[in-house]
Amino acid sequence: MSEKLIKHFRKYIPVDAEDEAEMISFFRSGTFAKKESLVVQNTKCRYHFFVVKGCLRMFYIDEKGMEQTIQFAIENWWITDYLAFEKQTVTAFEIQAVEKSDVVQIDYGSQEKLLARFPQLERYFRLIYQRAYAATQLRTKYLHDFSREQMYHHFSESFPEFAGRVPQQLLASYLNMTPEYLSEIKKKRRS
Amino acid sequence: MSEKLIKHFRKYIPVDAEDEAEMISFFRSGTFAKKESLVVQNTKCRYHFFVVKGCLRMFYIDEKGMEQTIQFAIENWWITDYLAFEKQTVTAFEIQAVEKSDVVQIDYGSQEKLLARFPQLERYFRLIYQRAYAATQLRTKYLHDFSREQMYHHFSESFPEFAGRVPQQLLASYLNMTPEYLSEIKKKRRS
DNA sequence: CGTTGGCTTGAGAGGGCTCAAGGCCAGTGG
DNA sequence: CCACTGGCCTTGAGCCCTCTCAAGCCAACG
Repeated sequence: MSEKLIKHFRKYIPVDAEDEAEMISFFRSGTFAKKESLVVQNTKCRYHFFVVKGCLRMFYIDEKGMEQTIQFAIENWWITDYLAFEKQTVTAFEIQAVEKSDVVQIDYGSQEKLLARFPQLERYFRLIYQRAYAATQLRTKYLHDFSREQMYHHFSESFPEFAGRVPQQLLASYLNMTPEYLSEIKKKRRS
Repeated sequence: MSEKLIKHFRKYIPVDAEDEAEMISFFRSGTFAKKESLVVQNTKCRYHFFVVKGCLRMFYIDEKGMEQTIQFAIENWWITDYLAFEKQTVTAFEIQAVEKSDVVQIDYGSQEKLLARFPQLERYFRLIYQRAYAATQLRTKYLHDFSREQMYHHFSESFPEFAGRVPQQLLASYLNMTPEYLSEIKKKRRS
């Protein structure tokens, strides 16, 4: 499944065919079952994950014991706790598969070596992070502009297949509202 | 003032002394007065800004005519509307000086040329964006965890000098609350 | 020394939460 | 293939956090 990753590299930078195998050797592929954890809260954050197929989510458990989802990652997205990954410290988050997911992962040391060996990948990651950061700027604007109700409608209209794919509970948590309230919102529109 | 920028580069990557002058030639330095706009809403987003001294803010005007601040940038931070900058399109945001500020700026084309000429800067920006993105992940967690009131206390305890430096109105907008409510929160703690 | 912008106060309203219960599947074991 | 069970979604009542609107106040600035 690493070929999907190389394909993704090529959307942003040129990659020599002869380098492919060596690049891939830095990564490990794996499949995770629904609800399986890739990173456990309060443990060292070793890996950076690229989703080939499926869907991951990042969440934490708050003081009331509730899971708070702060991010999803679907096909062609990278995910990790970047603060903990960069510093190689304990993470405040848990990363779990929402559905059966194919993933390519790399540990911190290997990523550093990969970037030293193939400096053109610095550009790839620079562009990936730039895009991710740009997305959060827009999201921040929405958080100011929209009520929770508008957030839900905006989200489900922007990503209709995705809204149907994840359990409502997780979506509610991602949108920072209770499942009860989400239910109420959906009901309103129905009538 | 560009030497401050080079100094910042050196926190992340090595820079040959002989390259300094050429690097600097890609940038333009400028000083902006309090409330002066660096980028105007609904115009093309040409520049990427590095704050040498002072403080900038990014905001937009909502349908009620209110300014909604979504980001501040102080010394050693980069700022722009990354979505609009990358695509060189019209921006939904305005960037303005909160106080008299010294800024180094670069337009999109020059930045591309700079990165082509000095590919090691890809690493610099990769690290900058990674750090910025990591910060937004943490911020997202706080948005789930904290009430507006807790957000204010957390912010003013984390950045005490900054909280005193910007007008309360802007801080309230950044924390996504009304100035009236911020006032009430502060009063509560006083008593 | 008058105006203006920013901070404060207070009353009333509403968005969104909590808690508790009820209903609807989907998966599991017999 | 059917009954059972557990998870998830829905409903409703009551409440609190935060907003809106409308004054009043204070300090800065011309």
